[in-house]
Amino acid sequence: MQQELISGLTEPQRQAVTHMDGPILVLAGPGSGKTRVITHRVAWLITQGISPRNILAITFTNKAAREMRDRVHSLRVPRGSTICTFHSLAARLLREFADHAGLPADFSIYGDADQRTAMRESLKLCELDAKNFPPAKILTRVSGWKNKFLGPDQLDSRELDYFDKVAARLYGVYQEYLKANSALDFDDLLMRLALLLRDDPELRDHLNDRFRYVMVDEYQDTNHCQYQIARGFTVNHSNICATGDPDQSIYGWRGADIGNILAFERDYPQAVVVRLEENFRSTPEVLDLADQVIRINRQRKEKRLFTSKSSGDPCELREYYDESEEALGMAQWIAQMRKDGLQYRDIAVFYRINAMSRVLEEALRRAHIPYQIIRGTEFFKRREIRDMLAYLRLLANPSDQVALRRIINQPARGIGATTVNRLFDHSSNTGGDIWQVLQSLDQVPAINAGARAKVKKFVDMIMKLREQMGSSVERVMKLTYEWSGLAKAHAADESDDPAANVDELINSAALYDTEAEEPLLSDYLQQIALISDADAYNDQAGAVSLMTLHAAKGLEFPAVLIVGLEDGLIPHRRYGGDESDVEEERRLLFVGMTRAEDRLVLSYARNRMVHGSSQAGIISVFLRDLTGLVCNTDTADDGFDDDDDDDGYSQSDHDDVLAECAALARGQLVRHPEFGLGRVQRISNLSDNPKVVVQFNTGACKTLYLKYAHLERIDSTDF
DNA sequence: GGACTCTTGGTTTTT
DNA sequence: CCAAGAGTCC
Repeated sequence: MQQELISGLTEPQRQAVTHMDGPILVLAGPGSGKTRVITHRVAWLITQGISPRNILAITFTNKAAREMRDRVHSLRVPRGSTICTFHSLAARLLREFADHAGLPADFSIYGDADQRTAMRESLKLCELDAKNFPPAKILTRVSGWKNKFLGPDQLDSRELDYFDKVAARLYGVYQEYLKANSALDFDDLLMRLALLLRDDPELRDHLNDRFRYVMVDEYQDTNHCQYQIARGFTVNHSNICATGDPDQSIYGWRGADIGNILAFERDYPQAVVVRLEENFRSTPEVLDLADQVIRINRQRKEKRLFTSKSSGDPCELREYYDESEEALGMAQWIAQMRKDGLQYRDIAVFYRINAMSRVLEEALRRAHIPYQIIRGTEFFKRREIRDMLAYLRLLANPSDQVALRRIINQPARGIGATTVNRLFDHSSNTGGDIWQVLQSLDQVPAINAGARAKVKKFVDMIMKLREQMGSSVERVMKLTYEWSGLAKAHAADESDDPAANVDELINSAALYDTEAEEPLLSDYLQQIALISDADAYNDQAGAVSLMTLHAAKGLEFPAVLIVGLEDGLIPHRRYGGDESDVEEERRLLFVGMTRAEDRLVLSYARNRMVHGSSQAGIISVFLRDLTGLVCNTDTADDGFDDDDDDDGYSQSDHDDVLAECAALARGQLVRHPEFGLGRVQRISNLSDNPKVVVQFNTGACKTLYLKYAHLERIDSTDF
């Protein structure tokens, strides 16, 4: 068994797997088998007689955790080790030790949308305008403070500018609001656990004793809280194995500190450092190109990536006229990959921002190419799903006002804004819990008899549901759907079938019931709250995968296309323009490129729609002066329908076209045999099969291939 | 009190 | 161009 575990590993991998006590840093390049090292290490420790209960592996996403658990299980060692993310670990421990932390055990977890609602409410309480103080921006500040363990009253107002002073005030109100709701946001989860480890030595010792071997993956992306948590877990034994790659640190913007990994050896002077530099994933061509991109960076530990994989196709760069042609080009490229023998699941397309997925999606649909967009949280943003979850949250945590506000009149049951406000006003005036107010409506004089009856009915319904909470999550959910009236409301809605989505949610609950050791509504909700985009990736689906560069981390595909390599997109335009920010963008591209096993294609468009209007773009600075990149400035021209005119183009007399093109300038008056007089707006794609955009007098604006548009040039002297 | 239209404003990236 | 919030009409 032990032999099996280490046979087939390279020497450095074996070293990392079998190292027993003391700190160890695994500096792992992309595709170097890092995941394998961790899974084998977990299994190895178990074969060395360590109880699985004493092993903790912390991953970056739930998906990574799930995969890792599966792989460890497949190594046929006893189960029971803890493999999860920082956030779910924190949530679990804070529930388990709620009394230590001074928390109710049934707290809600507020994600994105809930945080914004809570901040919006806080703004109202302070009588501030959301326009001057955008909730999202305030929340970013708050997040930064929490990451530094700074509470609202620990901020020195003398050091804050006006905006931050207001933000600091809102921070306090926001925290009060969360507290009244028995809710924690993402940052609270980490901060509370970190503080607990710092301030509760007894509990810290207990946890050090429980988790005697700790592994932290993606250490380069830990923020200060996560760093402190990792330290707190290992103060007594220093059995920490951190793995990561400074070149793949891409979350600086949300507090990740690349310094944590760079300073590991200083924090743990006895640390053994293992370097995994052999790449088992990519061809030399891909690796070489990626290295050309990353080696410009200054804040890094130099690595020599190498591979023994044999030479493959050169990497390719494609230029397109605009984003729809780029999308068309993508579809054609995928078709070509299929002809070359790849499956759809072998192919991935990456982009910098989510907004770019729309055009791509459309092109794939038209070309009948199956695809999956990796946006795990999208499903949970749907109105009907959020409504359902709000009901469940209210069942689990009666103090959850955000949930209550959402569904007290959803579906409409005659409880309007006025009534709701009166109820909440009464609750804040008397300082009582909102749910207590609802249960003793007679105490609220401002509510009239009609409203009272309606609210009473609602409260009774919730109480009846609460009685059912002992049964499976699936059953609670089904009952909620019926009794709340949502099912009835959805049945009438034939437009976008919300009932089907709720069915899907119910299925997920059923799956949870069967998989969880001890199904619990609050635990189910916690899982949902901590779900991430990357979690949606299904490697079994026979579909092309579309995702952001960030979501691509940790994955690999035989063929990869990265689109939108334009200045302003990669690197993304942003205020400041700090040197380190640009380096992070470079790392992001590096991460994307190194996902590719055999084929890597990069593309950019010279025009792109932004806010509904077309803007000119130029190639990314990151791609200038690269060697070994084959440039191909073909636009999409055949294979699929390009909405108008695309027949009969012959490859000959190319030069004539070019000459003709040169004679045309922007603003040139032309005559078209069919459309009449018009003016040239744009000429594109000079190198091959040029196109012109002509604004005709009829009002129509057409994009025409110069080759067969038969435009007649008209000089003003003709008039 | 509730549903609908209109305007506004906003774009990285996410646990 | 799209989503969310706010005003407006019934």
